[in-house]
Amino acid sequence: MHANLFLSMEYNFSEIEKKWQKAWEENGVYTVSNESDKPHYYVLDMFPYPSGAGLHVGHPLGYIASDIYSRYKRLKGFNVLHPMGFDSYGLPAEQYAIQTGQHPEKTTFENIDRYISQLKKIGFCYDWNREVRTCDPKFYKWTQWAFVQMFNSYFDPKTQKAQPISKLIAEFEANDPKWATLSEREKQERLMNYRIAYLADTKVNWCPKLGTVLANDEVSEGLSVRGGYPVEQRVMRQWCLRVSAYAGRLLEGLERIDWTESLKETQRNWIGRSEGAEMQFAVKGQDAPFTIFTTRADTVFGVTFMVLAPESEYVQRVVTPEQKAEVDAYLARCKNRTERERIADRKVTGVFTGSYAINPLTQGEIPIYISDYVLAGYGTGAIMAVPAHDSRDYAFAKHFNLPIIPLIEGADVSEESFDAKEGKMINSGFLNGMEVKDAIQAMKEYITNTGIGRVKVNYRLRDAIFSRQRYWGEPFPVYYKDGMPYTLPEESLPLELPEVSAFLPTETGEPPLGNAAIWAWDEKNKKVVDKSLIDNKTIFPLELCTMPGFAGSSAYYLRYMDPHNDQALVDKNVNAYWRQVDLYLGGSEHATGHLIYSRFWNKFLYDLGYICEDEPFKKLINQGMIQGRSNFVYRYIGEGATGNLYISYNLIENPEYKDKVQPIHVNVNIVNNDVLDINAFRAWMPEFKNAEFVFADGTSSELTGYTAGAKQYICGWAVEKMSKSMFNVVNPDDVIAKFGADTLRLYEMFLGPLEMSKPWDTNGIDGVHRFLKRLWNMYENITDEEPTKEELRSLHKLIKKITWDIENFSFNTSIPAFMIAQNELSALKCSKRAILEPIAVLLAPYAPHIAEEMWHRCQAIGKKVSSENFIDLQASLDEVRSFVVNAEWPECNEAYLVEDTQKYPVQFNGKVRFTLECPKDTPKEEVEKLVLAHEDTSKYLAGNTPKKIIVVPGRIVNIVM
RNA sequence: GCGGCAUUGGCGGAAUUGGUAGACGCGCCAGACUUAGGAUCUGGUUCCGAAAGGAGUGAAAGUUCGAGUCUUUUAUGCCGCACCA
Repeated sequence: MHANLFLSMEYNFSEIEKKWQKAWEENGVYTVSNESDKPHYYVLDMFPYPSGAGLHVGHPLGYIASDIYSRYKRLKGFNVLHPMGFDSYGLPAEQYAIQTGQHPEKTTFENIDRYISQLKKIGFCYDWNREVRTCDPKFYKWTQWAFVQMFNSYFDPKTQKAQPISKLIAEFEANDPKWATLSEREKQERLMNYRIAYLADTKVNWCPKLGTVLANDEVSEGLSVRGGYPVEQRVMRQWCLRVSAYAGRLLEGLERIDWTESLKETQRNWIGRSEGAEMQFAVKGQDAPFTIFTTRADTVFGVTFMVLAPESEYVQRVVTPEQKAEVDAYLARCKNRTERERIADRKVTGVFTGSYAINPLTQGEIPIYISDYVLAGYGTGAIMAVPAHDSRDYAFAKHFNLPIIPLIEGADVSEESFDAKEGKMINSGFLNGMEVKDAIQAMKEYITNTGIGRVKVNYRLRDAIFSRQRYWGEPFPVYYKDGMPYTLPEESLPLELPEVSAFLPTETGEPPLGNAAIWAWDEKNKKVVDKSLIDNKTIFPLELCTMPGFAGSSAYYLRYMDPHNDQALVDKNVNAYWRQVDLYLGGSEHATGHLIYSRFWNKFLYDLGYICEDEPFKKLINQGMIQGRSNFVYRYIGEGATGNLYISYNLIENPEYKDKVQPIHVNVNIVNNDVLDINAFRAWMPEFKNAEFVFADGTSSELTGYTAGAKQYICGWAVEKMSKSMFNVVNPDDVIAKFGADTLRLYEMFLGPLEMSKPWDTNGIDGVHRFLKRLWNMYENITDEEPTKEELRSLHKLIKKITWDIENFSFNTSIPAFMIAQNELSALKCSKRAILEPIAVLLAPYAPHIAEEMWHRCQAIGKKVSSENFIDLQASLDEVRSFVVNAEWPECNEAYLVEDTQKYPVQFNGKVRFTLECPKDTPKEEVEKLVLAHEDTSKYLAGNTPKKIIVVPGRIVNIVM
């Protein structure tokens, strides 16, 4: 007996899905070529970190949307690149390794395998030949390569471009006589100030007990979140990337990309451009002035004190011997606080340095203070304080009893500062009478002309710290000679992650790579050798830090274009074909991290001429989060409670139970339509084994001796994050087993608009599953009859709708459109190939498996294959060697949509009273006459004469009385 | 504090250029079939009202013949940023 496809009309989704997934794979249907006459289109999903928990039903949302779009583009005749890979370096695997001793690679690969099998079941059109993993040496070779390029480059402010560092060296040699006199080390130190990847001393949260650096959100109130150990601020030499150099271009580039306004705004805020002025303030009794940055140059006449950041290099210069002890005490206090704590604590603190600055305009002497409300990392780390017009300065002035001089007419500064940039200037010398806006401009000109300062643009964006004291990341291709870093030659890449005896920091506090025995660089033989051989002559120590998570994800989209190329990150011609990602889909949580870093990385590679586009992601869409929908049972905790009795949700407001129940999360997988599966609940956990219930009807299981049956226990519910601890995680594998991948795909889209966050509620899934079944039934006896006008109208309405929906990423509205078409056509008892075949193509992006099956049924009819022949699966495949995947998207013929008549809703004073049907293209005047002649019109006019009759052709009639 | 997004039946949501608010689905109600069912099919389902009719898209105001949609104010929720000079 052959595998019987077409005789049984039951919708056997698991057979259908398995069959076509296999057929697609065997025929390489999703393999994408870099050479094609077709127009190119690149659809990318943000690649996942393969966590140990596997995919839940929220993860594939964006993947399904991008898959629909990819399949649509393909049907429209594009060569579509749609790859998938794994962001596979990261902390969870390392943490797990520390706990269990298992190598992170092992667990990572296991997790990836699980992800792949889960993803494959959903039927995505990924070209798996192009899969990348960031932890694969073949991949991270190019991460390391990019780092070396950054090390060997500097940012030229004149051209606003990265340039080879050799150019800078040549410039030094030509123009700076001192250069030649410098030692090799001194030269290297000087170059370090320019390199795009550079070493710098940075402040980090150091936890001595854990022997590691912690991120800000891993620290709470001076203690590590994990373990609760003390955390101190420590200066460490770390690799940094000069992202800030690109601030201007990163900001400007936003104008040219099609991202949501909210995302662009987030990036603008993050980059934080502010236009202001740098000004010199002389210090009384000293030669050297110091420089401050201000956006309110117009307020110089109101400066009553100066403030330095505690870390400012000016501090030691201006502190007087009398004040030294007090200043040192204050600095010590600041040092032990994390940046976050300083921000969180809004108490005014500060200390007087003992010195005075001279106001360059009034020549008045003003005291210089130190306070941690001024940040070292922004501007120059020093400010002029104008308490009348800045709330932070105001608070400080009040606290230390410093004068407050109002500079704007009518501004009341007795209670708070006047921060708005509006009004007329007073107390401001030559600025008096000007509007603030003009005063800022006038002052900028003044300071430029007099040379006491200059106009300056400042950015908030900081350089990225690029070192991590971790094991599971890309090693830096760097070794140290005389304390200075040198990069490995390009041909020696990748520098592979070594084996270590332990994944923890060493006893001396070195990063985990300090545990590697074979971790030294033999410069002569260009290979990694045993650490014991280090002689600092030809064999040198290698860098012990690894790169952070964003390293591997910053250019992966380029690698997909040419994933097996071992000569280049991406071949120039290949890059010139695909150019950039046309559509990028992912979560908004990456708005400031990944999406800034990869734009930076891309611009850098663009500057060096390796790639042809300045921006990586042309269009970007954020999919919303899928939230969980939790269920609760209510344990009775009132008088006489046994801790064993659960009250049905509909009763908990009754006086006897009100405030006497405790909600407990219950596994959503043993709840159906909010009705608890009693037996499953009793079996779920030992503590519920003897659970008794008060059911929805008020009867109690104790009394009835109930075990399972018709009585219902109703659960409460709430929308919460989808997480294990809430017992509301739904696994796509389970959904697929029960309903099939096509139903899952459809339902995910049906839930709501792509960009919105929305709760997952498995309850509604029956609806779309039923729809697929009904549609499926229409493909039983397909005929070649001529379709009727009505059938064609249904079809073309659908074509128009689905096309519009996909072009506008409105996937949720497509499912109802399919349902409506199915309803209409099944009412017409339509079984015609001319209708059903295009519908299969329309459905293919959304539900590819069932669509493929439907399409082949139609094809078989068309080819007049005898029924004996196409009963056999393989025979039918051999016979019809094409797939719906490669079909052609149907065109909407507007002619079919034209109706003969026009229905006009007729409003009286804006309220619809009846509808009038008249022939299409009835002239306005005629419609008006028809309405007035209508039998009901006089009733609604109620004796009034119409003041005005509005007829919008093809739309509506409104009679104003 | 700043910025962004949202708010429509019992629930998810639809309404694409301002033109019949509540499509479609879930749930619920009634019926049919089947003697259990969480199967299938048919009809109903915004609210108030027996009906006629009235009210209605978080709230208030405005523009308009006409507002869920545009404008202003405001409330609530979610997300992001935050002593940025």
